[in-house]
Amino acid sequence: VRKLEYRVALDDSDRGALLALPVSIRTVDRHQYLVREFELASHCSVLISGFAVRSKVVHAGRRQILAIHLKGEALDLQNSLLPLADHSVQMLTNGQVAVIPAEAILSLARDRPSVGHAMWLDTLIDASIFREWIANVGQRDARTRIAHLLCEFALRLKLAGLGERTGYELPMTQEQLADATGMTAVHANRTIRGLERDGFIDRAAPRSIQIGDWRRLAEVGDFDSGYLHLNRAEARLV
Amino acid sequence: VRKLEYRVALDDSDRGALLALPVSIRTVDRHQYLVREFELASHCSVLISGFAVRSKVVHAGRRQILAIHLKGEALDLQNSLLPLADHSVQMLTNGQVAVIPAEAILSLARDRPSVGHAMWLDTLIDASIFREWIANVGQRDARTRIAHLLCEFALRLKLAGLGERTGYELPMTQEQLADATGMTAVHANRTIRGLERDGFIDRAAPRSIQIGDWRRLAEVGDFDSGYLHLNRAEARLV
DNA sequence: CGGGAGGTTGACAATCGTCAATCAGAGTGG
DNA sequence: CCACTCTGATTGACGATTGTCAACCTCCCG
Repeated sequence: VRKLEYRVALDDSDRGALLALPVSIRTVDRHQYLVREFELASHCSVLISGFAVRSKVVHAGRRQILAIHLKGEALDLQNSLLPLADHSVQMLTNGQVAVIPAEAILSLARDRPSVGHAMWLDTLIDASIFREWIANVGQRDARTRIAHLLCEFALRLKLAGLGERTGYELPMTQEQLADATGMTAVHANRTIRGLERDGFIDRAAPRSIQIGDWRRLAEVGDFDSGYLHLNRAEARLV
Repeated sequence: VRKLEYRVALDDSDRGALLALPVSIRTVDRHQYLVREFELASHCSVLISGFAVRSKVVHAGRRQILAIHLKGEALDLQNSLLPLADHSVQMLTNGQVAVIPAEAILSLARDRPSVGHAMWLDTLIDASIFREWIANVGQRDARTRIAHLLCEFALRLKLAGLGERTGYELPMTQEQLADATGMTAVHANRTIRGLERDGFIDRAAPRSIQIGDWRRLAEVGDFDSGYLHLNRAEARLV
């Protein structure tokens, strides 16, 4: 499972060091917090199965979802260097995570330049996705925001083997979708229904997204996959 | 100048390696692009003087400012590992940058774990600020967004020796402020005037921000400096 | 069969964007 | 020194988007 850690960077046999990491596998329930904002965090987690989100709450009581994580992704690499958590990490569904002490991550990065390299790259891609999300919630209207997120899901779920570009099971409720796109659940619902009404998506059930014409959805969602920085193998797959 | 590179991490005398980097100092004009979205980038830049912004344009023609950089900050460390630029970097004022080949950065990070460490940390803090900005443009109303940004400026300009927490010269036009907070220039103006009218800030000139009561501005801006991950020395300074 | 979470819809209100006009100040050429 | 021009700031009127409140529905699960 931890193989995915270094999927992009070319590593020799310091895979051994990775596999020798002192991990503990935890089974975690839906809604359970792995890290809480403002708390000290001394561990990093890698998602083995299920879905997780990273979020912040603002003073007005509203919540912003910052990232949605699929199996195989590192959830909080930043805790290896930043002791104070600036956001929460929470499970969206039941699942399993591999918990690794921050010091172990750190010393591994220090002793194995290639691994440090791979983790830095992971952080850089994470940051690129954050940037796209800033643009998404900052400048696009509701329909474009939702369509953009649906496109991102299509590619990432496909890469994780959890769906196809032409359709997938949405791992989130509409309220969570709204929190991710900076709107209210009511408006998210209206927007989704609007996309359905105008033929951009089909939904057999509320959570089942079918994409008839990918190009058309990508266009209305102003979606360009560049910010995901897919490597050649990944780009071929989607 | 490049000392600021490793301000947070404890480095021994691989400062020598840093100083031996093949840099070329460029004088750049206001509005000049250092990197353009969708282009290949083979260099990284560190800002020596002046201000710079990172931005994306969306299909509707609107622009989102993703980050504002002060002297001493690295502008695009991501180009060392991600060849395709996912956003543009542009000067806000005249200034100087140190341009460094991406391979030099990479091999330095590989050969000097402490330096690699410091650059990873820089990326992690960058990402933390991006997350806060997602929450800012996603969940807060116009007044809160502007006040939040003004608070962030107060601390960061103070740390860079360019202002005080009680007042500073705003390095941006209102249109740029609007692009950073996801609103229109007209609305940004109204919001700033509103903050002034209600006594949160004073402005002798349009760009001169005076903060009478920091606590009050921080409260209306829902500002908590945690996301900047200031170290002890920095926290003492502000 | 009851309860609860999530989805859907309508009516209405608040926030924010658009369009357009005006104003102030800096720089420039004559 | 003075028009001239350009950028940026400011304001009003109006319209579009989005939020709020509230009701109801559907489906799953114990």
